[in-house]
Amino acid sequence: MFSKTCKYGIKATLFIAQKSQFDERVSLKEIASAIDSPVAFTAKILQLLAKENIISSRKGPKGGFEIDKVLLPKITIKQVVKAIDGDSLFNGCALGLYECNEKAPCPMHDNFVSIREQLSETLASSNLLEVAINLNLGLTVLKR
Amino acid sequence: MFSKTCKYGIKATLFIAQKSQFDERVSLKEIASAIDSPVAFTAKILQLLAKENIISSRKGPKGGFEIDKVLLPKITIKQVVKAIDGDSLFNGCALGLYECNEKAPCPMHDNFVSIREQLSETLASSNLLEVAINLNLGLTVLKR
DNA sequence: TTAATATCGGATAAAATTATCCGAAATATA
DNA sequence: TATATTTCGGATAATTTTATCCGATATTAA
Ligand code: SF4
Ligand code: SF4
Repeated sequence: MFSKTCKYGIKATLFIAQKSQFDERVSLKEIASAIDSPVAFTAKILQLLAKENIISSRKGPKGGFEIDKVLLPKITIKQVVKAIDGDSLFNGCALGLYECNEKAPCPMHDNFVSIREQLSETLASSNLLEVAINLNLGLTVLKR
Repeated sequence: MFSKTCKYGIKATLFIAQKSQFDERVSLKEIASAIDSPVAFTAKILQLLAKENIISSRKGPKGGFEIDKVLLPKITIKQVVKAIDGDSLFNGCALGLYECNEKAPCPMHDNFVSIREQLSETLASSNLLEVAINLNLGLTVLKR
């Protein structure tokens, strides 16, 4: 469903969100350790997310990553997914066919449309604050 | 959603199904040409599908691939997907988290469960005959 | 101003996926 | 039986994805 890169991205974002609730900035090392991901690869992902203005970064001592507390309830999981995996998950024929006849779609078409709408809606209506709060209950879920 | 390999596999299977309706056996070349896929790579996929008893193959002149006409309404798209991509699409946390707390799931959990059930159900209730018949209306869909 | 810290950004490398090549094996038919 | 045809199966190659390395840049604090 989502690429490995995207899953790291989601987990990292959720971890940062958790800390940002309490105005704590976290370093690359802390993040990678918390979500059990390769440090340097995680750095690339965080860089991308920072460029997309989903997280903000700061160099130097006491630096690290954070998310503006005010934005926590405004940033959705869908934004993270789109930033990393693009929106190919939501476009085109799920079966990989071409130029399907809209007037005589295959028996699965309507179901696929509905499934993707649900997925899109689920991701779009889940903000970082809401998800992070619920994950507080069991922090270990981010780690293997 | 599905790997490239899996999409080739689905398209190839549907093309064979279309021909098998009329007891026509098709060759590797015909298939690859019809679905616009790399010949040798398609051969590997067909080999796998044959091993999984989804299609049957025959060597030599007049050889090729076919599907027992009687089985056309019994073979589902889900069987094809599982043969090629396995069932990772249906298992584990969609976000890639670990050991989620079943009693206090994240806000997306129930939605993900529902989405995957729908997907699974859609694929499992679509048989080759039904889909192939509908695709007869616009054969070009298999090709770019 | 200097030194220490932490992300940035470009170059590589490893691993997984996708794609190609070619001889072997099986089959039809002449 | 001999030959042409077609899939099988193993080795190899190209591409994409995932992962690592390291010097440059920015920031903090002494
Ligand atoms: S009708 Fe079926 S094959 Fe065509 S785009 Fe929709 S899902 Fe794909
Ligand atoms: S609760 Fe959320 S995070 Fe946990 S398994 Fe379900 S979807 Fe994944």
